[in-house]
Amino acid sequence: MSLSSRRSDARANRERILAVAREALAADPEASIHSIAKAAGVGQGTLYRHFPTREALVLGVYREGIDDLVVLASSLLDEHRPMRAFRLWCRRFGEYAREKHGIAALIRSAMSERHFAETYSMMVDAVRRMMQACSDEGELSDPADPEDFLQALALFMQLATTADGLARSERLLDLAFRGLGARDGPEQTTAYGSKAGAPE
Amino acid sequence: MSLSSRRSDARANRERILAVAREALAADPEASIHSIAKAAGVGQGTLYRHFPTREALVLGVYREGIDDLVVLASSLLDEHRPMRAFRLWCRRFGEYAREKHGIAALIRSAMSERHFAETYSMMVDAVRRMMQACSDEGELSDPADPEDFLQALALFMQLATTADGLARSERLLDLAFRGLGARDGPEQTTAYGSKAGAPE
DNA sequence: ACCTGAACACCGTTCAAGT
DNA sequence: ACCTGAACACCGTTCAAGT
Repeated sequence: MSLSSRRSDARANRERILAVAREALAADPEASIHSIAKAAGVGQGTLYRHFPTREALVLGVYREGIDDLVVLASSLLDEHRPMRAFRLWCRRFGEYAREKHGIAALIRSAMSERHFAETYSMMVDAVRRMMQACSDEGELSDPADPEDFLQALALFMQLATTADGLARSERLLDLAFRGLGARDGPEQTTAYGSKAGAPE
Repeated sequence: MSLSSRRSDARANRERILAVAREALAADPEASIHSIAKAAGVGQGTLYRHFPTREALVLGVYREGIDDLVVLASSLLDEHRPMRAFRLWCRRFGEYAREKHGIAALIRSAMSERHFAETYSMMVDAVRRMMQACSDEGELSDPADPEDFLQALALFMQLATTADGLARSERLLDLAFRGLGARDGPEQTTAYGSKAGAPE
């Protein structure tokens, strides 16, 4: 029993570290490992046992939200015309990136990270599905590589730390959509009962 | 005379620091201040006397090249059709960014830096002039804010550290140009004798 | 006036020592 | 097996002391 209680302690430590890190990184994306370990009430060694590198910790913190985004892509595609779904998803992604400051840089670096490869490829697939749906519906005449577009999104979001930057990132997103040859679906179609105004 | 020789020594120090930093930062964009000071044969304090912060040093190193880019915009506009000039300039900017790794991040942060404000606004103006010329010639149907576009350029160039990233940054640049509604000028016009193939 | 370089307050990461 | 926290090798920056 001592073994399993040890292990459950370790498990609890891991969860506590994640919870503390989630909060600390939201408050300050450059919060130090020392401060996170201290706030979690563990030694730095313990933190490193669970997350062998700073990036691994950040990954652990953001993975959940990113998985949510992948799921969101599907449900938006079910509920809206493809282009509207795609745009809403990008907006949601932007909001998430603004909360969790580090995510944009993370997605950039995560491209090559082993441990994040699966989650990353699921994101790329989500973008691919949305883009494909838009193409199929003739709402997008000039599709690009989904991974390219995801990377562009992540880059734009690096700007969204200030109010000005946020506005700029949205304008650049519009520019990118124009680059894709996006034609917003026939909003006058009342079939979906969308008022086209208030999103969410 | 001791005063002026002091000052000329200081001046020489400054130049030497810049020269060494230029090389060191090209080799490793994260080269430390300590190592640069040592390589320049001065104490850290001396380096800090001339460049009160790391960013100031990086700024000093890159300013010359950036000024060159501003001048280049004008000469390209003289020699080529506007859209061709614009595209060539972006390519040249990309090459410069690949040599001097730090420049993309710099342009992002320099937006708000007092000491860089003048150089930065000259860059924005260069982009504005090229965009305007394209518009005037009907080669660009959907112009964007020049500063937005410059920031997008700087972001894309953050990708260009690897061969794959470079290719991606070029695809994203194409995407952005499509977003601007870029129509490449009538290349069949032989008036300029361009073979449209090999650039440079 | 200008320079030096030890020193400071950090950082991410490691590892001997404990339980 | 898991944890602790001092210690290491850095970093950018400062500042008393020299000339």
